[in-house]
Amino acid sequence: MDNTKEKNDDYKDDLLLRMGLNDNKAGMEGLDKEKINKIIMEATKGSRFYGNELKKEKQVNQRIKNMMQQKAQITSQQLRKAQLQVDRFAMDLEQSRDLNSTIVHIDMDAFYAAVEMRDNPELKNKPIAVGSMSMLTTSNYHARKFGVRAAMPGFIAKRLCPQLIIVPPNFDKYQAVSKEVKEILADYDPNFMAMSLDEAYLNITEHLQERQNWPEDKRRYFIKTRNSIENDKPREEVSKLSNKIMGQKTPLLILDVIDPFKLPFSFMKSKQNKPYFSGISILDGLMPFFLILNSNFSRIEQKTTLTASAGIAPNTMLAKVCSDKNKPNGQYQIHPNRQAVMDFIKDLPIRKISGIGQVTEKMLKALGIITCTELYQQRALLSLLFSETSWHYFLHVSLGLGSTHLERDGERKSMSVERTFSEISKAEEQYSLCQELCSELAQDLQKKGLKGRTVTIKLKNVNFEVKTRASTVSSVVSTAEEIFAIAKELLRTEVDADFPHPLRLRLMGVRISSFANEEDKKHQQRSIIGFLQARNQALAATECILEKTDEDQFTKPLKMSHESFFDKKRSEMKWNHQDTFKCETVSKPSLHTSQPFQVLKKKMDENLETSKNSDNCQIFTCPVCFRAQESISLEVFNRHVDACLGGPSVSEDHAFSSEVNREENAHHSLSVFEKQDSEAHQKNTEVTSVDCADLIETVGNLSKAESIDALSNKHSKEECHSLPKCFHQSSSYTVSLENEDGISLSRQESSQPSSHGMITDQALVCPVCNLDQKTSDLSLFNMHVDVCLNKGIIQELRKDKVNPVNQPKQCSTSTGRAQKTVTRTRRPGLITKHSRSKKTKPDNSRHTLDLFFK
DNA sequence: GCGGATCAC
DNA sequence: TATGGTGATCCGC
Repeated sequence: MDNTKEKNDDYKDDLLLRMGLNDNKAGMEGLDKEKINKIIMEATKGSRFYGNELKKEKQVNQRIKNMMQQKAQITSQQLRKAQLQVDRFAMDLEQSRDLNSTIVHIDMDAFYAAVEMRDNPELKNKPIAVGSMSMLTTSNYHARKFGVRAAMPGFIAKRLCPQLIIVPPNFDKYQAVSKEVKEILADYDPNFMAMSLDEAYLNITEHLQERQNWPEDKRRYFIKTRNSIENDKPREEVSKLSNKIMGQKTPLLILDVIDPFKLPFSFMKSKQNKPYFSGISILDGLMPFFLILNSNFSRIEQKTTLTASAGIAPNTMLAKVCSDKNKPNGQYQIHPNRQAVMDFIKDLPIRKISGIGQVTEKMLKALGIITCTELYQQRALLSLLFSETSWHYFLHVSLGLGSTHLERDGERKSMSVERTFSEISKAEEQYSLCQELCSELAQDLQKKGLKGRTVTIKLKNVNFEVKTRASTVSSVVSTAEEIFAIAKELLRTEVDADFPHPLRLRLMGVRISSFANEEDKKHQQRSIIGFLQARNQALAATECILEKTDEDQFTKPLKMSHESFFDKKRSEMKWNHQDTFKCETVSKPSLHTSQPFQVLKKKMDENLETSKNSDNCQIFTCPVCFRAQESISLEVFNRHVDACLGGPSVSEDHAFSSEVNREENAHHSLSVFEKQDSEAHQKNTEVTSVDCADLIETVGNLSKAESIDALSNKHSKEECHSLPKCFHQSSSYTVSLENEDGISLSRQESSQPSSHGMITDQALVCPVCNLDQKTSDLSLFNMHVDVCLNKGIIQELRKDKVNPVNQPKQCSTSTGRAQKTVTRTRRPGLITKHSRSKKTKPDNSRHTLDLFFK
């Protein structure tokens, strides 16, 4: 026992020494792993959080159990077949291996904590963490000896290390420092990819090539330190120093930047067997990497007095792993040859790879897979147990393959705000909180000029069980009021579902997604009168964009087989995007009926039934001419609307014949449109006529509610290209129905982006939930109806399931390993887009086994 | 399109 | 006393 302890201490000391943290008596401090775990368990056991963690663990175990059952059913024949298939694929991958890029992953060491220590000397040599008693985002290396880690609650950290100093975060400051670092990185790769405030990928392939032609002078990068300024002999200083360090006459050009105060420290570390500041690499002919990387460090350190670690490898996946290898203030390089890559990968634990997290690790471990070698050995089995996306990814990893170029920022797909708080169970408070979140979100959206169609709320109860509820509306929203109108209903559904028990919440979030793409935005801004000219511009712009697009992107799919999995994923993403683009701007649109309107139609039909039964005369307002239509049935009213739609102009104040049938309407409208079109825009006649015919024909086959929806959708989605001009002249329409019960169905849609603010004096009572909406804003009211209708569907659907309220609920909390930054995330080494090949390729037997993921 | 789950930072 | 916030993706429905 004592022996073991001694050994541990030895090991620990060695570790601390290598970490460069063995200052004074620090090495005697800290805790061993066992003790750390014990303290953590004591602090966490019995908590609601822990309860939920256990529950999640059970679920994962069940998944593993299912997987093992699947595995047991696999025959050796199946396995052989899979082996052949996988090996064919692996061979292709091998042939397309690209070792020509040099990717660097830079990772600042304990960034936030380092910044705080730099700015407050009192914190130096003390265990500190950045965060709060509830949650820490970073700890310094001193604190890590006690087991204090990012993503750990501060109060537990305090138990591990009572003398721990917790500093509240100062993101503005970190941002500023990060900016300084990024300025340096840009010198080496102007297109570097920042992953967060403290992490970035650089592709220095080009830089290295250019650099070879640089004169020695340019490769040196002298910074005047206090010392060198006093002496005014920087070169001499540097020369002396470097000679001292290397113990030999080393050419000065190895040092791009020299900070006399930093180098000795670095050198000492290299003596600890860290291949980091190795003069050896120069002799090995690895000078370029050495040069670049050390200059980066030095420059970063010089400018910010903070240290970074780096990984250098032929692809992002490997570079990322490398940067962690000699942390802190160290670097590691994988030489660009296959053997070096495979040697590195060989014993690498899969958990080290970005994209393989706690759960995947556990599942793979159940299959006896811990290292990358084992991952490769089990490739056939994995192809039978996991989805195509997954096993492709695993295969890439096990071959040491990754992305060889850095993807530029894609478009944002969602934006959200969420907040944790001490329990809130009063519904009123929950609503007002929701409203606040919506306001915040709206502000963020406004800053970025974004509008979206899907609003999602996220709720976490006091037992840490999470659920999300989403609703997609037919047109984009962005204001606080609009978002809240939707979020409120989603929340209401959940509140009602648990009634009379209150929702006991500890977190609430609001997210918006399904953003309008660039084309949508352009068209939203377009005036109705000028829509045809604008269309020409859009087409021209399309051509322009397509021309401007990097030729590479278009040749890529042709040489796809030579790309890595990651590159392929990216290409697919680009091409998917282009497909969409083409589809929405060039090809003929397909007509979909949005959910709200489907239900609206249903409601209308129900009302129709009622009216038929009661045999009462109804008053309908035509959505096109806005005139009240007294009819005995909706059918008559339908004919009116159809006629109206086919008429020359909405604004024209004349009645339409209800006798006109739909076909005639189609022709009528077409001819009118053609006429107007040819008068105003002769060049466009051909195209628009075709589109128009298509539209009218489709509309003719629908009932009126659908017709309106079709038009509405077409209006917004297809940017009005194909609409008869008469329709465009109306900026809004209203559908309203009333029956003898006083149920009114009223709906107004606007083609203008800012329908918000449209005021009515009527009391707006939602036809679905029957509640007075207490708003005179039609736009908000519409939103409410949309959501209410959606809610109806959801509730309808839920009836079929086992009552989820009384069931143990599904849950999930994000307990990510590291929590350093609060920024955009991207994973260069991971799947970036849902696999399209899955859909295009015919299903094969293997896919049936993907079920296990359930 | 929705909801749960996983992952990264 | 006390276990985060933002964004992305995948999978099964």
